[in-house]
Amino acid sequence: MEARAEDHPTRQRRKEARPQELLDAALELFVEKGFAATRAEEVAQRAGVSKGTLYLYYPSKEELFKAVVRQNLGSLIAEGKEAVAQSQGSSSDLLVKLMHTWWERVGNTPAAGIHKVILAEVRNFPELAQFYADEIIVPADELFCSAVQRGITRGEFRDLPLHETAQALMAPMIFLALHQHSVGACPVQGCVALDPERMLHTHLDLVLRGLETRPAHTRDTEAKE
Amino acid sequence: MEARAEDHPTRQRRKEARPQELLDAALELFVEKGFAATRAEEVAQRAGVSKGTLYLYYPSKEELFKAVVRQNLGSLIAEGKEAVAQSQGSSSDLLVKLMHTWWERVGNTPAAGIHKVILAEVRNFPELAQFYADEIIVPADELFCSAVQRGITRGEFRDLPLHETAQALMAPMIFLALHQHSVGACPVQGCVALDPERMLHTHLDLVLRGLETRPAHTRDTEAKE
Amino acid sequence: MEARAEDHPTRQRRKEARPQELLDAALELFVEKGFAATRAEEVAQRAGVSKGTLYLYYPSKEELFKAVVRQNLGSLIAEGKEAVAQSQGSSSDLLVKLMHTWWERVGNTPAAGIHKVILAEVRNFPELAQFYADEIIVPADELFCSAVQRGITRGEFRDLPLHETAQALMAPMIFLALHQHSVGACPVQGCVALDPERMLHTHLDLVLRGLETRPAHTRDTEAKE
Amino acid sequence: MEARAEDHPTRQRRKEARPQELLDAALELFVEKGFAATRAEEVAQRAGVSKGTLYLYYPSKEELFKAVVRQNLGSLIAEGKEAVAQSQGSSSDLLVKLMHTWWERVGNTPAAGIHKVILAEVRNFPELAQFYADEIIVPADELFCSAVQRGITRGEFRDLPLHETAQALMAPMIFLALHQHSVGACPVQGCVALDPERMLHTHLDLVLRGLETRPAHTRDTEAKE
DNA sequence: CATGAATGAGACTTCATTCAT
DNA sequence: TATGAATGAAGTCTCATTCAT
Repeated sequence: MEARAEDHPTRQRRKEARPQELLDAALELFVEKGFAATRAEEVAQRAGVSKGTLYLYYPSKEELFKAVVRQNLGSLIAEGKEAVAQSQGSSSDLLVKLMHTWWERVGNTPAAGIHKVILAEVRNFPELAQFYADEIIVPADELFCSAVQRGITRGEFRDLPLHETAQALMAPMIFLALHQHSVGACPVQGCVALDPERMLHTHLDLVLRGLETRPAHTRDTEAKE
Repeated sequence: MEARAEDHPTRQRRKEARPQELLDAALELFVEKGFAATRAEEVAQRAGVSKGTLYLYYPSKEELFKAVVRQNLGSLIAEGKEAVAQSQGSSSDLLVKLMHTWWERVGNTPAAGIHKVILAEVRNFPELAQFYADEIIVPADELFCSAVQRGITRGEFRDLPLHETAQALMAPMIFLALHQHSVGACPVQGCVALDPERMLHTHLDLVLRGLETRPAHTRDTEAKE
Repeated sequence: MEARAEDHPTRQRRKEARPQELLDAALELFVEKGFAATRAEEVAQRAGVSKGTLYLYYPSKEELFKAVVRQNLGSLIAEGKEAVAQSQGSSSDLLVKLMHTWWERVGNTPAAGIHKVILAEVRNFPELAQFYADEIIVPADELFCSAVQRGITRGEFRDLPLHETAQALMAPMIFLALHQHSVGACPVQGCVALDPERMLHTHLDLVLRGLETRPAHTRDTEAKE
Repeated sequence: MEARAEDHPTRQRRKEARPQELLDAALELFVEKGFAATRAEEVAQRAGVSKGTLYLYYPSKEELFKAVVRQNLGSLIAEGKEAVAQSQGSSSDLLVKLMHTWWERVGNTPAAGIHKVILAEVRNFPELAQFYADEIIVPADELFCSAVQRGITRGEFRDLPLHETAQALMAPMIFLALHQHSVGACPVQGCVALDPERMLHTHLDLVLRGLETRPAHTRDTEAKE
């Protein structure tokens, strides 16, 4: 009835958008309630279609779930690798940049919730485990390991075990992202609300100082913000 | 007329053991499959009783879940506070001790899995959110904040924001626990298996060095191992 | 765009008919077995649908029961009030008319059985008690009281207490209805079968003569039959 | 610990009383909640014994129910017949006496509730139908028919059909008794509370005047109270 | 006899999925 | 394609009944 892209009638345009609308609705609901507690009809409603239509695009709730996971976890890492390859400055600055980017692009968006759902459901969907390992864990590990390795190679960082250091770097961020879609989304009394920016800043402050070979310099991890 | 655990007749002895048997079975299954996907009858079976018996001890699946949470997470913090109060050595050693203790007593036991379940289900159980905040998040935060504060007060640690530092200290451990009951429990190919002990060691190495005012000394966080 | 009962496609026509079909089936079964002993699936079967379909129309067995009550007992009284308002003849004739009408419209139909069910179950359904009082007891009382009052005012009836007289008038009819859906529906040997018409006739004969100020005249309460 | 009959210890004495205590408890509960909604354990509790004990005395809830019915409905009529046989006064006085007696002995006691339960459940317990007919309906009918017949024979009453007249006489009383264990036991707003004594009085006033051949004399049906 | 822990059939209800329209 | 009425498998929970103590 209004804006129509390339003279398609509204319904036509929406038809093409359906799969994405369904995936978006499903993501929201799976994150909010979990897989089992999300009803297929609710997903359809939120996407503005009927129950039957959902099954026109996805043969089962399970497949819908997998599609949501695949869509939201695919290729978020590639860009990061590019950043490592092109980086010119200090390795600390590189890590700061990587982590801020991840936070802006994933941690601080609704998509972060997908990590919560995966965490909760992988064991019920064995196929997803391999997918998650291949698409997320391994690339993310490689990315951070390469950045740490760069620092070590250039003599900026101490010679620490790579994988464990990478984990130690990422864990607080991922944990924060999980938390925000879990207890952080509940109205609880008297609980210290986490401030993501401050946490990220403190974490980097702590951990980079721990990494660096040259003791303490004044850092400003939030210079650009 | 009271405690005679040994000479009780069978029926009676079982009755006293039932709640624990049920809680154990429920913990296993909730961690493995999540709350919603765990069937009450399955819990009963694993505990070696019938469906009806479960309901003799817990009035609903939800109450069973809460009981599991309370049993596994209630009051593991108290001891930590004691440790802080009685500590005599350096604050770094205190943190090392706290974190190793947590790992031994929680992280490395089946109870760690309950954190995964809570993370996943808390939004469907508003009461649990408050319980979790009151019983776990706040006390744990207080515990670690007090240890960090001790270090700052004694001039051992830099003057960093308390809550954020506490988060940064705990997050990798909890993340590790979550991981081990999630993807870590699935048979995936080509994925770096995390070695908890090494991770913990590296994390402490990094973060304590980041915390301390006196730059880098050789630490041995794993003295006892 | 609206009422086209004839040319609707099958699905749609059924959908409109379902509630009534379910209510009819439910009435039969509730009257036959009582509320608690009637299984939801049985109702569905008798209505020719599956268990799930019942719950598409009524959210619980209890709500189905209430719907049955409301459908069968709601607003059968209004017409009676009209009859009182418009009556021109003697008050005795008015009472005769009221009672015959009730018998034809309620007592002699399956709906009469609902009184049995209410009688039996009302203490388990506190909300129903109020509904039954508001919708049935009070209006029926008012109706009969107004008819008796008319007779007294016009000097046709003795000056008897209104409510008690109304009760005395209605009780045998309702009792008869209860009986017919209870023992009266069982195959018993040697039990006097009640003939509703004769009972009604005799009851009116007795009670009207008792009511009237002018002693005994020959009455014909069954003129039309 | 106190009054002991014939030097039996308390437990012994109670043992003998058990069946009666169970029947009493069962009667109360069946009347209050109906057969299906009454739990066996509740009956046992109210009788002060354990669930298992109930089954020592009655092999099933169904048999318990039948026993309750049989116990409470057996031979309440015999005395009435005696009264008819020995009566010397007017037949109206006889009817007044019969009905007051029934009201005092049955209608106004908890036992009246059994009629409600029977009414509700006979169709689910076919064996009870015959029992009820034999023990209650037929004897009661005979009793009242004989009293009415006496009046007709002695020229006191009009020559009305016996069975129907008997029904018309009893119905309001039984209805009242049923009502008091049903809606009458619920806390409803704005509903005319029935006063049994006034109702009984009015009913008799109406119906005896309707019965009698000699028109209206001043009656005092409550002389003795 | 008495107990009450245990059982498991069975009832209510939900919801993923199908399919006639 | 899109719909939403219909289905029925499956899950939670209850409670009559049993039986070891």
